[in-house]
Amino acid sequence: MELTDRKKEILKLVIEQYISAAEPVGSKAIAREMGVSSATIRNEMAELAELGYLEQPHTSAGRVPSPKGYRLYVNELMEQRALSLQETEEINSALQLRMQELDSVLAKAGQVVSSIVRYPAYAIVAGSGGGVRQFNLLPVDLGSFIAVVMTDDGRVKSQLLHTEVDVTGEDLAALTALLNDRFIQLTPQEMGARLMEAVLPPGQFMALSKTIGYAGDILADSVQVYTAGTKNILKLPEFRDADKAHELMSLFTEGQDLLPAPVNGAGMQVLIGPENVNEALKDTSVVMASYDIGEHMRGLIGVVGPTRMDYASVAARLSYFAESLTRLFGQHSGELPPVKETKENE
Amino acid sequence: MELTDRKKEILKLVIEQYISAAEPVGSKAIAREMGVSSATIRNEMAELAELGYLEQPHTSAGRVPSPKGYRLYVNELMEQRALSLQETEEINSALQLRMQELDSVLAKAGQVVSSIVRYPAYAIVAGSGGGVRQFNLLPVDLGSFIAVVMTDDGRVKSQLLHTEVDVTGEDLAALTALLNDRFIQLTPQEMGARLMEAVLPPGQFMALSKTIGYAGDILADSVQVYTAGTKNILKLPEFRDADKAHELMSLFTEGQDLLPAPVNGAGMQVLIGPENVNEALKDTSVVMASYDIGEHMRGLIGVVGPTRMDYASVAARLSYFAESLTRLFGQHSGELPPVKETKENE
DNA sequence: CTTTAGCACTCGCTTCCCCGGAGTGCTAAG
DNA sequence: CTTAGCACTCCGGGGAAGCGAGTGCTAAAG
Repeated sequence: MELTDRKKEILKLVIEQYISAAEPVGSKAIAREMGVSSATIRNEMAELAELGYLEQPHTSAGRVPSPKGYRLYVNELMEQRALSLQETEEINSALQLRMQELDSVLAKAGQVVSSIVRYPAYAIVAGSGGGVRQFNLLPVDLGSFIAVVMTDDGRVKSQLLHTEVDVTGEDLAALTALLNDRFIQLTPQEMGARLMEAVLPPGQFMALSKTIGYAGDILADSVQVYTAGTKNILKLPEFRDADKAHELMSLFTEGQDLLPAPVNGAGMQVLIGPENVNEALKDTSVVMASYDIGEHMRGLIGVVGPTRMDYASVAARLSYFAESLTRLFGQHSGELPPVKETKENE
Repeated sequence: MELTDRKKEILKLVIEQYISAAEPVGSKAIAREMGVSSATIRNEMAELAELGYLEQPHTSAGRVPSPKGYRLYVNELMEQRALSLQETEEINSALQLRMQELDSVLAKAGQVVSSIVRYPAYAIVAGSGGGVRQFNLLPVDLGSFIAVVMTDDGRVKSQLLHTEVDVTGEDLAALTALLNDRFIQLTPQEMGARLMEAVLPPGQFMALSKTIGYAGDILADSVQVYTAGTKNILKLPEFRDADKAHELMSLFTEGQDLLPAPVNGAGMQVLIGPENVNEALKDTSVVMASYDIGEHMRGLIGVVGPTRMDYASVAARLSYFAESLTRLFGQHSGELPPVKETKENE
């Protein structure tokens, strides 16, 4: 049972007005926009309310959109709101930063999105899992060395490790060869198992074991979450109550793994109020966009706001941003060698 | 002009009561604790107010400590409040984490402190400046390589870099030698200058230049700030006003370099309300402790709270924490070779 | 000279009430 | 189907009143 065009028009106006004013909207305001009398609008609104698209906080206040109403709006009614020149420039220049660590790009991405849309944002990268693609152990002095680990998903990490027993440069070279020969592309558990089988002099064994422990740590945090702009919620009337704000902030700082991720690879997704599984998000909405990082990883960037969030604007900005990121990572990571069979060192 | 012992006792009680209740304290409550009549206390409190140690929000409300009062309290009156067994354990176990990246230890430190004292906390490391101690370039494939940089202050960073021109393993080995010979312990500017002088085949030159750019970036962010627990302020009555909270949070997320650092190497320092230079901190207090990281760096950990913050408790926890950190870094970094003249690779 | 009891006074906070205004639903007429 | 009119509802703001915690002062007691 389709709504008439006029009902949709009214719904759209109500939502947009409510989004910008955060107060129940009355029939008069709509009537003014549409050139009919307020009574007409009242009748229409009463029907929309009966159908579940609008709600009234109490008899004789204006109407407020229901989640169902927002859903219709997001699916059919809203028009992508174009970005201002300034905004596209802001995004572009933010992405100009030298492709440093993947981490920092994503942390930055969260910040930029958040500062543009004025809602808290989060970014998630899910590595393709996988194992280590390449090891290198570098001598520093006899008691310590640098372990460099490159993973299948293209991350490079390094750390200074210490052994209680002396280890020479030759020891490390031998270990590097061993690692690249027998410890490549394994899960941490498998690496642990192979470690047990290894028979080596104590110094080498210790270095090997520390390196593998380190690699395990790296593989373990293949899912990382960056959040930004949480403080923005304090400017929203729906979070005037400090406790509400606190609850949502806790989700951002402590329950990051509870933040929603899109069900499948769908480009852009919107979760409205109660559509959220997470209890703490029941009366907030989330807009998410995903993008590719090279060929083996997928990133997600999401924005959390009140159900009254400006979907049109957020969606437009987010999708532009996600496209830019895909393009950015396409360029650089395209140069990465294919994952398989490309060990050429030692 | 010294205060009498009884006046000090009263001041102490007033402050402690105000700290825990956040409401002006009246003479009756104090009288109950001291076994004299409320009238006596009233007289004493009137004098304390006259001397500037107490203030009254308006005639006929209780008294509230003034910054001057807090100052006296911090300097003379408060007694270090012992940590509960549980708290020491919490701190110890938090520090048990494998000495991964220095960054993560400090980020963690901020979080732990913040969660213990229930105020926002921040951690700063100031590197000793210095330059790069050791370079390593590792082959990945012909178009890309890994640059590993270890700085004088003991940080190890690495990143995948791309060249548009092919670079072989031999090229990289040669460059590594060159770097460790001529680009060690320089400022980014000096490195740039030497790069200009270098005469090399294009592939090598490009790799060299990218590496140096990368090293420059690393040296540039030798001062890092980690913040944690900002949301804790939302639980405090003095930040019920969302705007106040927002302002302070902005300082934490955007104005991190404005956070106070101790004037000299003094172990523990307290800034009370207007003693803060920063406008946004004028009615908050800051407790800071510093600690050594190895022999070449110094770290700072600070807690921000309302002037009514629980100085005794925070100071005790912070100093315990700082001592633990010093001990922790002493152990590990003690094994680092002295900075000078210890290049032994190539 | 200090302490204490007593008392009048101040002042912020809460509660209650009243009222205006915005908005509604309904009815009846165009 | 639209519109004007009207009675009704209910939120929110603005006093007014009362309460209670606390003060300053005075005078008496130790």
